[in-house]
Amino acid sequence: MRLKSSYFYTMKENVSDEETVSGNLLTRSGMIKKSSAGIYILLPLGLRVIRKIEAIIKEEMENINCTELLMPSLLPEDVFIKSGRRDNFGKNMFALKDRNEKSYVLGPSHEEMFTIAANMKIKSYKDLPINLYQLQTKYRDEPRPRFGLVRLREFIMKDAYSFDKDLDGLDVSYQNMYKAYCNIFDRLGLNYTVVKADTGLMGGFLSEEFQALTEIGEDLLVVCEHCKYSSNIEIATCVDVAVENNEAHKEKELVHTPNSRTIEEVSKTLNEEAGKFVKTLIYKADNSFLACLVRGDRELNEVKLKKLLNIQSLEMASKEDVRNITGADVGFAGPIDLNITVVIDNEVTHMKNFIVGANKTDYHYKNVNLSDFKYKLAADIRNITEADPCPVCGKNIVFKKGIEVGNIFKYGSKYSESMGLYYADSNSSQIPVSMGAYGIGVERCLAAVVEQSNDEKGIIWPMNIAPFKACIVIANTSNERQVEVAEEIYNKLTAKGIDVLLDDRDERIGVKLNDMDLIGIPIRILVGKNIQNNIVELKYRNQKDFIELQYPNGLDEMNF
RNA sequence: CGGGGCAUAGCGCAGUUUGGUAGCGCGCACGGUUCGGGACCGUGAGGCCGCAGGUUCAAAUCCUGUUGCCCCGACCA
Repeated sequence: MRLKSSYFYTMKENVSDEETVSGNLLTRSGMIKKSSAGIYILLPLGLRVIRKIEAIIKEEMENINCTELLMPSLLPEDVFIKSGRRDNFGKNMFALKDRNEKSYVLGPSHEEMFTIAANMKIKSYKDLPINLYQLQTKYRDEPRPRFGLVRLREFIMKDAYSFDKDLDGLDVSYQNMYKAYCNIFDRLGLNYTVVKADTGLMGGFLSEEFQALTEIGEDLLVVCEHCKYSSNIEIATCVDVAVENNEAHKEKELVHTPNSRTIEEVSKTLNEEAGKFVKTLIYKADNSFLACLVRGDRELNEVKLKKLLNIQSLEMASKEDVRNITGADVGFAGPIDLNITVVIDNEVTHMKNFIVGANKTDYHYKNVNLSDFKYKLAADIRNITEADPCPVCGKNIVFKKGIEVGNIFKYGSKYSESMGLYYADSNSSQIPVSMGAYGIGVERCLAAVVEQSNDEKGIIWPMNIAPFKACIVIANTSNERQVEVAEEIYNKLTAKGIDVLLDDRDERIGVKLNDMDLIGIPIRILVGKNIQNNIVELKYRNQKDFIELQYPNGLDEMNF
């Protein structure tokens, strides 16, 4: 591509509606442009990167015999009603009606559609296994799109689905996909880790996430560097061992704690550490209320709670509900004489003489013990902390932040049963197909790469996905010899099939070099003054110094 | 959905407190001087001050409503 006659622009300053490094660099380098919240234009340069990522994905999919097809974006709402997911997605689905008032949605995910497609082919065990995928635009009306290309409302997803006879078959497909995913993210040049995760909205019984490690990551990952345990915090298990505690059992005592609603406030009022408190969180779980107890300085883990009690919808109770249930203002709830279901965190069972709300405005109880109230069960319902031991080996864990760039699921028969995808085995029995699903967020990969690979000058693309592998900069376009040589190099490399950019703009050299640094082209060939001595200058974006190359021989020997 | 912030030229911002007819830098156009790391001088184009109402002789500025964008949170008990 010749820059002079192409769509290309850069910006010197950061834009105000992007907060992240990647959002800003991609915007400033003219690769993307925000259209509305969570929706972007992919400009020519940005699209080239997207296409390269897609090409890598396609190769790796073909390598494991996964076949591409393309689903529509506009889907009849009925299929989601049939699978039972219409309500799960709720407001996250963009919904619309056609002229005849028939309801459609913009596909947020395509399990149902792939199940329908699979049903056309799969009749017998002889038709299995089968793997299908697509690269297609997904629509999700996220409550809060953010972080540039990280959380989008319209985005390209590679979604693949495996269809097997049984769980053993599924396991083979799953492992193949796992390896393909590692290949893909390796080739993209991402620094990532794989963690166990909640199956969430998609359902099923196993999910692992490929997490690109960056500070702007929205997911908190729990990693043990001793035994390789790694998990999304949402399902990281807390192991609470009873600690030696010789404290004498004391009698509970009502204490006055005016205007002390939060743990922070009460701990100040009573001059006690947060760890001495047990907080009581009132939830509305489906259609009943629930009180959950965790230590004052801990966070409740809603994913664990939902799983534990098989809850569909879980939200904090309203102020009014809390008042009705506890008889006190928000901030003074406690488990004593509370007549709703009480669930306590395992850790609380090891505590003695702790402090809880008194269900009376401006009062707490201190020296409370388990025998002072009733509870339905004790379980692991809190978030793990960095001070907790690894649940597998007991050693130290660390937290990391990640962007979820890929996710793989074992569904089993969840969708095949709801969508009626059965095959005949050798006895002609109808057996539900075992399914797996495998997603990659294409724009997210791009954002994650930029987050991980940049400097004060701009983006540093890995060779595999750079919009161009090399750029040729003409130092002075009014020098005929420089132009001539640059053209020769450009034509030669182009003829070899190498993506190369020719900066033939009539700009000062500084402008051109800075632009090339900003857009992050890995290899730069500068044709300038030294061409008098048949020398061109070669510089790698990720290195500091340039190399003098003899022209033309030095270039001909280079590998791109 | 709750809280906060912002909206003025393509981009970044000032002007709003105290109402008087719009400004700076970058970018863009033209001319000149420059020309190996974002040049300099001069001239110039470009804005319904997010949108809709209202107050006023007069509104970017005050009032009401609305939309969009960003951030924080989705909690605290």
